[in-house]
Amino acid sequence: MIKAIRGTRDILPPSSAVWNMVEARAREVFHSFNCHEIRTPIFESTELFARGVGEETDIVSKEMYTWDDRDGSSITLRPENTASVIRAYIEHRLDQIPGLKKLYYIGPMFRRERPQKGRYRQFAQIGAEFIGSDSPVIDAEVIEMVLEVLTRCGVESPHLIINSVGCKDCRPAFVQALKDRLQDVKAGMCADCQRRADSNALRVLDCKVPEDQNVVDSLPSILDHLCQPCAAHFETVKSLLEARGIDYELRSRLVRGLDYYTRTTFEVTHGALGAQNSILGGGRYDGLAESLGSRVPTPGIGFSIGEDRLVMAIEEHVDPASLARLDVFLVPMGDAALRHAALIARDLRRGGFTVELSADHKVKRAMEAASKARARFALILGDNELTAGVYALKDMATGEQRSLTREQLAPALK
RNA sequence: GCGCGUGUAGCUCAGUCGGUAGUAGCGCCAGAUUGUGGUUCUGGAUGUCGUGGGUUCAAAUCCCACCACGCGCCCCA
Repeated sequence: MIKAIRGTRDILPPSSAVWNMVEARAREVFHSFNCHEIRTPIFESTELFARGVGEETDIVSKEMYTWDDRDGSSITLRPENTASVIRAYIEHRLDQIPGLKKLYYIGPMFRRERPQKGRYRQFAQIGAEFIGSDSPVIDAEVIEMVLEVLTRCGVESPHLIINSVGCKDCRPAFVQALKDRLQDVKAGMCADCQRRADSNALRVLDCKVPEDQNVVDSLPSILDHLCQPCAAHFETVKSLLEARGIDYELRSRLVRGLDYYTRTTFEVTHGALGAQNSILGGGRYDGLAESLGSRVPTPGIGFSIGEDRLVMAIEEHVDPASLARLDVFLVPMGDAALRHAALIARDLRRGGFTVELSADHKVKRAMEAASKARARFALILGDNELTAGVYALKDMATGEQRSLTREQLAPALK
């Protein structure tokens, strides 16, 4: 048997209804913020991600699907979408259009990681980028927008975590201070931390080994090393969130894996998702456009929701089958009734109802099918009904049945 | 990439000490019922025991490798 390749999967009904619901709600929220869709290619020049995401990140160094095209150029399936959006922004000179550019996207991304629950090699992200302003007001707007998506999708108790990782002026000094301190204390830490102390010092802050927590707590905090503009920016972001009544956890140890983040970073976690409890991540990336060739300063901030994980969280408490509604199942008896039923079906479908037409002339079979399909009503068309000009509408939940004329049908189905 | 675990019917699973694969539950099909589903009763179908190799008179069972999935690590959405 040919099977879907490792790390990929089919989204089947009824689960696909949850995906459609999530995407529909997200689009509603985005449009209400005057944020509009951008669709970029799912493969790009490898160089775009190498420069945008960062050569030293795990994503670029070992998790990309990359191959040489026939002309020798290196192509990569996108592992994330922010770099592509910024590339499109620069390529199409969107900086020449007045105002803040607010763009959202929904689509598949690809990373060659070990598959696990909530982690696939093809996964979907719903994200947005607000480009062209470094105002902290925008940070608060973006955070509010993404939380609104979660709320509108019915996600219970999302947990917002925020931090500031500084900028190119103040972060290097902090990293150096952190490394210096780690040289003194790393001997007492776990093996992973000893390795990270040299390779990726910021990651030590993320260590989850219980025995290391005392040491981790004693390490310097990025928040004490922010330059004055970064500190002021972060203070404003926090106060704007508070003014909006948005609860957050300040976690100075929240560091993100992508090189381009500056200043505000954030994450939302949700219980019951296993090790992959992060449902979305985002942050500001004020230097990214310049590193991709923009000649004008182009600050931006964005986020990306892991759609697979969001769907998983929703399915914890929503039965996917409940999202699909079948209003009426037509049960014609005989050829004449079948031909007539097709016209009734057309009427009702045009009226906005979901209608199923039985292909089986045996009433018992058709009624069984209606029941298994979880139809709200069955509409029986037989000789008696056709000659009298009425139809027998049966409520499948109560078993109650009554005779209705064609005009009375649609109102009865409401 | 690393560690641990799991893999038997469409699904959930049982399978003793290695001795012909289960009256198992749910689901599916048919009938009881020629114009009425759900409940009930009766009957029926469905297996490369994940794949390949090894040990053995004999392997779902023991051993090895591989594959897939799960949990965790790394990292991340």
